[in-house]
Amino acid sequence: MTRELTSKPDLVTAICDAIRRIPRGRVSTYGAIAKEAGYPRCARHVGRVLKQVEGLPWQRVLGSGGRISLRGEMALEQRFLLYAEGVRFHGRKVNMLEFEHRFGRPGRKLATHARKPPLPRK
DNA sequence: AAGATGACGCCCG
DNA sequence: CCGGGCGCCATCT
Repeated sequence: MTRELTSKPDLVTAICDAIRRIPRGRVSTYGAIAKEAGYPRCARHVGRVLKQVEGLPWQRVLGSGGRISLRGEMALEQRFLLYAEGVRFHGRKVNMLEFEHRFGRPGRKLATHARKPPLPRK
C-alpha cells in the first residue's frame, strides 16, 4: 500500500532516523540532517520527508543559520513549540552555537569505558 | 519527455 | 541584514 514517499525508502528512513535523534531542547538543520543521513546534497528532501511523515519532531529542524523556513502560521507554531522546549530565538534566528545538536557525539554517558586515567596529584 | 516546484544552501552585491 | 541568482534532486504537471 501507498508506495509514495520517494522511491528511496532508505533515504527516507535514514532522514527520519536522524531527525528523531535530535534531543528535546535542541535543533538541527535540513543540510546537517541530510548529511548525517548520508545524502549530503539532499537538504530539500529533508523538508519533503518532514511534510509527509507524521510523528517527527519537525519543530527541531531549521534552515541554515538557525532560521525558520516555514511560512505563515506554521512558522509561528514552530517558534512556539521550540520556545516551549527552551530553545530561544535571537531575533529571527536561533543561536546555533548554543542549540544545534551535534550528531555523532556520544549522546551523553555513552562513553565506552572511562574518562581517562587519573593522572595522579599535581 | 521537458519544465516547474519545493519546509534548502551558498555566494554576491 | 536583505534580496537575487544559481545549483541540487526527486516529484509532479
